[in-house]
Amino acid sequence: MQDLLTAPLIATIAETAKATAEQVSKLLGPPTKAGMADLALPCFALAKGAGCNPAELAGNIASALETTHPGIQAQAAGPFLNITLTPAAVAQAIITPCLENPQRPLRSQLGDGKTICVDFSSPNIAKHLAFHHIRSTMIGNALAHLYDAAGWNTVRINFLGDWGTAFGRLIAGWKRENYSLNDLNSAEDKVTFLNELYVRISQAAKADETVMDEARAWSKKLEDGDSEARELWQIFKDASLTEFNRVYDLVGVHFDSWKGEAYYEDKMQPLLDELEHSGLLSVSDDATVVDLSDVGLKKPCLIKRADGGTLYATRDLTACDDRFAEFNFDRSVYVVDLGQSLHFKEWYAVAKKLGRSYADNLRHVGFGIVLMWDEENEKWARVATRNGVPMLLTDVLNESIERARAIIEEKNPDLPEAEKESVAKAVGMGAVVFNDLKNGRTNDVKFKFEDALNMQGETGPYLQFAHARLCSIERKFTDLHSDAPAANTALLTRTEEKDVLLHISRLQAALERAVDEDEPSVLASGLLSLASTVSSWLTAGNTDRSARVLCEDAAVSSSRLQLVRITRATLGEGLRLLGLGAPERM
RNA sequence: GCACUCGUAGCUCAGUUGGAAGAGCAUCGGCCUUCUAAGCCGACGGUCAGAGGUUCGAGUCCUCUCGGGUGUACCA
Repeated sequence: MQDLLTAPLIATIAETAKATAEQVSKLLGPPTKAGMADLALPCFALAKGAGCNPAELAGNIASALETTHPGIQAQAAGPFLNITLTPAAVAQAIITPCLENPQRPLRSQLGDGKTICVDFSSPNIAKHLAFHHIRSTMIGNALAHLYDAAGWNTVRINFLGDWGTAFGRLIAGWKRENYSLNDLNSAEDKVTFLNELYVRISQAAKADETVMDEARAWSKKLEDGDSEARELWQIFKDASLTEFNRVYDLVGVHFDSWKGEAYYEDKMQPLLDELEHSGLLSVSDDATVVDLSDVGLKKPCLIKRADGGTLYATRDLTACDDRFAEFNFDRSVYVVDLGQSLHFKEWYAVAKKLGRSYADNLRHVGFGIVLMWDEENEKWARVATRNGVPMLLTDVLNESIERARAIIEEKNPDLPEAEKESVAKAVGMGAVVFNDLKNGRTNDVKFKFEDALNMQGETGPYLQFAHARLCSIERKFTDLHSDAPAANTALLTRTEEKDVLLHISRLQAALERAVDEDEPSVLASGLLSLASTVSSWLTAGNTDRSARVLCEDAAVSSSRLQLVRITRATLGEGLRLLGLGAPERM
């Protein structure tokens, strides 16, 4: 969208610099130093082609621009060219397209016609969604929204961990303690019920070999398709999904496909046969592997255990074939922690060796772990567990919501009770979610309640607050000017107003880069910059009444209101893309 | 050992094919009979871990050193 501002200038610059329009448009962009200008052009590379030194070229372009484009300021600052546009020109270029489509600043067509699979969240059933699950869940959710906004056809996949030896134990425990469906259904939290059962039976199995034998026997029955075992497994799975969906509903996340590991359990044979015939398989220490030393990986990819059982990589390959057959994806991303980098490298390499056409379009979107401040040892450490139970995602979210509620009570006690509730939810969750998205995803998240729930500074609530202020102005406009004249972009003459529009114009590029790099933080930063200029703009009205949107001059006020609407829509949409709510009051 | 990853202000972090060192928090000082102060303005704070190299130009690319983190065969 920034091209709407640069396009009129490029021909003159290209001509003066004896360069192509493409070369110029790549270099012409926001200045690295904020506040210096609206657009900047480093002239080093262009100077070579033009046959003069960079400073000289910058000067030449500056004078050329000032003659061809009266009204704009172009100034050489050494080898840099700084361009300052008039507020009216910026307003005219940006506002019209935003009126046609309020979502325009956060839309792109780069993905049109393409399909993306996003594999994210993917918890293990019969266990809680722990706090650390927030990373895959919210990064994946944000990415799915971003791909949608960039035109992609998006498939959200929850690859449930719903298979494994744990279920043999669980069934053995269930039988041993003689439970019925009613016991499970009357439990306050079904996953807690199952989790505690699992802990008890695991302890019993340690002490008593016959318990272990029972667990093994049930594992075997489950694998062999025994109807009672399958029925119980289904009950456990349904119970887990009920609890998961409760949390997913709370955070506003949904999925298109829930095929988990169990779904692929009996579908791996064709792949195994293909691997067999391809001659890629070899036996190493009794395990069946694909050697990857020729692609720089010392460790082979393990396909089958010594006892013939299949492994993680085999299931991922099978699932990937299935997804390609079903969705014909152009890209498939796996939002999984960085600790599993090697695993993805390995099976991606096997896919490549098998000649899969999609092999180069698989991406491991890795992320760092969640660390908490360890007071005793005075260092950052992995999230501690209490008796084997990790810190729960809902516990953290609820605490955050409580804290948000207390702040609302203090700042805005007159809000209706029901609204306080919904605002507290949006703000409390926004604080935690944004804390997870604002930095590069490969960084570890360092979580301190005091920091994450400190709602000052670069936070979700900061964005939400800017949005709420804009909403508030919209609400009050008709009280002041019930019969206002039409908006006129020429009346948006303040620098603050221009800055807001400049930041809006830069968001599309942020969206595109966020998608290209699978990096929601790029958009998060862009939104923070926008919210910052918005806050400066609105706060300037505190001391200077003529700077307010709701000022005396009805025509000016009306024009500013139009900018408020556009900005509010953009901020709201940006928040939605990241997975945050955008309350109209707070 | 090998692989990956990181090292930028006291803390947490940005820094887009190499092109002008930034933000928030914390500290200190200002701004409310408020278009919502969850805000704004300002000050303070840097040998970009270190050393070489490539380049007109390096926080960014290459090599090495130091220091952290993670992974490394039948769990997922």
